[in-house]
Amino acid sequence: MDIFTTMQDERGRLSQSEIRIADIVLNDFEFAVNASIIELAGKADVSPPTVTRFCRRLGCESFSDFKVQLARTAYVGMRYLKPEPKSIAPADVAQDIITKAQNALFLLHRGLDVAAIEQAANQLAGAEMIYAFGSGGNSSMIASELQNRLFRFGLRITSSSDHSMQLMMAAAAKPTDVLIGSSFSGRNAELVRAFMLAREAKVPTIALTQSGSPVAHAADITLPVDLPEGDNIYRPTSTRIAYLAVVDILASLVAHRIQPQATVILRRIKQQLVTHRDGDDRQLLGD
Amino acid sequence: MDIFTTMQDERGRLSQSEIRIADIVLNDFEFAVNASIIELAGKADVSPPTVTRFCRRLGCESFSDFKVQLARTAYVGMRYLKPEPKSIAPADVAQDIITKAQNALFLLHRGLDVAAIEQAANQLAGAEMIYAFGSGGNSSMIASELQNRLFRFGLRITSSSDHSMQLMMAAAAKPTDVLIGSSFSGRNAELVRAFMLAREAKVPTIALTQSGSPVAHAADITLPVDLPEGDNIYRPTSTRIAYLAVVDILASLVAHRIQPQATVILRRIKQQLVTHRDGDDRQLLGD
DNA sequence: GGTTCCTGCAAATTATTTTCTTGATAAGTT
DNA sequence: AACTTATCAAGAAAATAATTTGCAGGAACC
Repeated sequence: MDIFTTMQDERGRLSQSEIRIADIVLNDFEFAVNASIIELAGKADVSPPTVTRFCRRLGCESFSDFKVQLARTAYVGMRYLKPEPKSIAPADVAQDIITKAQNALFLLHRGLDVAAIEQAANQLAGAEMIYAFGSGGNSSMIASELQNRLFRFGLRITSSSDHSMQLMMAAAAKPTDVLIGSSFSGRNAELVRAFMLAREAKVPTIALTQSGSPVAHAADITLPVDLPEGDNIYRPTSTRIAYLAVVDILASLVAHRIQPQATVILRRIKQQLVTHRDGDDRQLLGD
Repeated sequence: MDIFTTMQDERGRLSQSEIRIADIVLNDFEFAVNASIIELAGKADVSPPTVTRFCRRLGCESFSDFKVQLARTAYVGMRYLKPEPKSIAPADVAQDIITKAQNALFLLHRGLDVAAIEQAANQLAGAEMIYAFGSGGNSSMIASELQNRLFRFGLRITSSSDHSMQLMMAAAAKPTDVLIGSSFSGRNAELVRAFMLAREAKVPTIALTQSGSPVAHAADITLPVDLPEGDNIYRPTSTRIAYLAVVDILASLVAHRIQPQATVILRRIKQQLVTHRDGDDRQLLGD
């Protein structure tokens, strides 16, 4: 687990002096990674030994080990603590977007429910037919993405972003099928309805959504993606990147579960694309 | 600039001993961040002062500064140097995917042509009509994504993944329009043809693709995305995440350029979604 | 042959950790 | 209620370890 989380988790069990140290590190990370133990101790109004003890308590070998741990987690996973005022210079915009995207991945990874995702992969790998649902720009893309990834392994899958179709498909599905749906907000009422229908018919359901949301409650397995989106209404992308990563993990696990079959089919698809293009077979599958 | 790049760039100008140090750091990063200067010097068969000088030459304050810089860049941007043999345990698969995705973003950022992207944003913001093209799973998603993002700002845009449609649209476009196309491989011959057509008609063209590729050559502005995909044919996702980030940057820049108009329209779209859902207006735009 | 640059040694400096001690707080005991 | 004892936090000082500086020898390159 990373040092920031540890610091926040342990905060309650720390002494006064140690809390002062923790706060300085949390608030002025740049200072903390560059400071010597004496400087840090000075700023926190404690003695150097107290800093050493603080580091030990957090599970580090020594003060320098602490700094390394700190620096290691800081490149990502840190900036969300302080939403800095950014300029609109293109380089800053780019930097900001990249950082936020990396953060989203970092947070996703931290909150990932590996057991649930494995269970979901097992179910998908064994499904007779898969229905992937999602609506509204973002989630519909995730649904197509699921189709795009899974059909390549020889699985039978269809995706739909159309509420009426989703309901009809959910009604038509059998207990040997699987229904997987995505909703960034977790409040897509129509998707909830489709899940309900599936549940009545004992069709297993998987949701990619915010945990605790209506959609999450309606599904058998939830793959939670809980990210603070911030309030920048221009940019849903970092969340989407996290969803894509989940799909990627899911697809990889499914692929491992149906290995031989998948490899053969992939090779066939690739062959098709290569001969169709210009023979450079190191190129990506599907442009 | 990050320390790894600096190390690789400077390698030619380093002395024998310094190269030995650099190689050890590059090959056994874990050792390097945890080692003391004496241990590192010992392993490289040099004296501690040489290590200090090495750090200074690389632009660091001191050895510990060097270690911090190292640890900082290491979380991402490092592992692509050693493609470690990964297990298929779900947690490892997840870890691997997340890391690769973060790396892709890191590399993208490093290779980003900010001037080109700004120029592209200016052109898109001023276009009378935008045509977004891309085919084959990955790029077609990028094309829809462009549409999904830009229409919200009140821009006129359509996307197509259909070669014949692309050609007809390119033929119908005017010099006041903009054609933007994506190709992961850079070898989508049909897209090249569409670009050619556009060029004849003096329609500005923008390409998201590998630099130096046929598609790149055919476009007026290239937004290069050059990533080593590795040879895992199962997973195109990390590249796609990089492309999405480019779209995100592009869309953000466009938004800033047409600010007032965009804000009004976004608010309207959001209002629509909120009343349609359940009144929690902190939810994302478009599920 | 001179110059430049690399390099290691030893000394000096600086940083970090250990040890020891004090003081505070809380629980138990008379 | 007052006193003892235990426990723990935290600093001072000492010890240790790590890092840097200054200097000088030596190699390589004009």
